[in-house]
Amino acid sequence: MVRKRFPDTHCSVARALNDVGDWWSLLVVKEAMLGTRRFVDFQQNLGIARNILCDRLTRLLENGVLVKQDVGEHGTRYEYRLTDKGRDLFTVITALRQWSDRWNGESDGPELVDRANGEPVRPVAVQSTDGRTLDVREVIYRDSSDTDSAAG
Amino acid sequence: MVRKRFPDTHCSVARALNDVGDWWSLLVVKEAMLGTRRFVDFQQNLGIARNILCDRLTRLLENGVLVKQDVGEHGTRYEYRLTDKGRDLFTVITALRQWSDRWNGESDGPELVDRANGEPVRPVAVQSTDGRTLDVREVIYRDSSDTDSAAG
DNA sequence: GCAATTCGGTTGCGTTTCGAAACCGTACCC
DNA sequence: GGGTACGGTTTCGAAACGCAACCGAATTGC
Repeated sequence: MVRKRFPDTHCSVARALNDVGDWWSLLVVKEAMLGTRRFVDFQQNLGIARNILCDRLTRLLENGVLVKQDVGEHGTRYEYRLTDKGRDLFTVITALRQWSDRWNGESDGPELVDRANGEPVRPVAVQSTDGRTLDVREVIYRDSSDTDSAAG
Repeated sequence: MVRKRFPDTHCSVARALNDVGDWWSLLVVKEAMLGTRRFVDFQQNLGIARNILCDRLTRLLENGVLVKQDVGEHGTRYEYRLTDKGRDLFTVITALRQWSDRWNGESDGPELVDRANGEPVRPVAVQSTDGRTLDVREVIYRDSSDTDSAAG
């Protein structure tokens, strides 16, 4: 049940979406960042169908975003935990969350604060080497190869 | 053909995915950031089916990510351009692109550089108020309401 | 004036994916 | 042995997807 999507594309964004581009995958990762590790907890907290959850977990394992650990406490127990690659999606998810809050109105969900001092985090932004925040019109997509200019 | 998905959810991430969460939407936005504005150009550059493109463009218009302008040069001509809301997805897309390049290997696609000086942009990151880069384990999802602790 | 072309779609139709609920197998508890 | 919790798998109807053909308006070529 593995999707073909774009098995080999020059576009980094499309390749990222191959890993986490469908509706549920990012939500599973987000849920994992909130501390959820058990199959039933993912299922209940997200309201996802069991078979779909099973498929997504399998694909996230295959893609190296999650790892599965047997914690055989009571009967069959597994934990799904984020890898470094999965934890690195924190930036993407936070950017998405902030974007939604800016343009679709604040949610009444939890607020993201710095554990060290309790202050909210900065808005995620693309920055230049000297720290300026860059708009899309202030950058250039410079071709590093001549083969495919639409690969962006 | 509008998806219901999660019409009203407390989760900001899920609400963001309602707007741009399916496979093609983010790629359409990415393509728009590369300068593409015409229906046929989106279709050819992305390799997307016409009806799917039509549906995605309509939904992106409805969600305020794109605007449609009649530029009646030759026959029926429209341009699809990013709104401020759409341009603000630059951060999300850049974070996704950098994540893919870090973990799935560099693509041979274009490189993102500062127009002002030609230098590559910084890695996108979640930062504290004093500029430290924050990992997911260095933050807390602090409930601002008591109604739904799983809304994250 | 008339055919061909371009653009922006829409329609049909077959395939893939999704989602809800029921079912399965193992391990624990008693 | 019965009951329960967990982690799936199966079944099946509904929705979404992708391809290709078609459509209507305006432009170009002659």
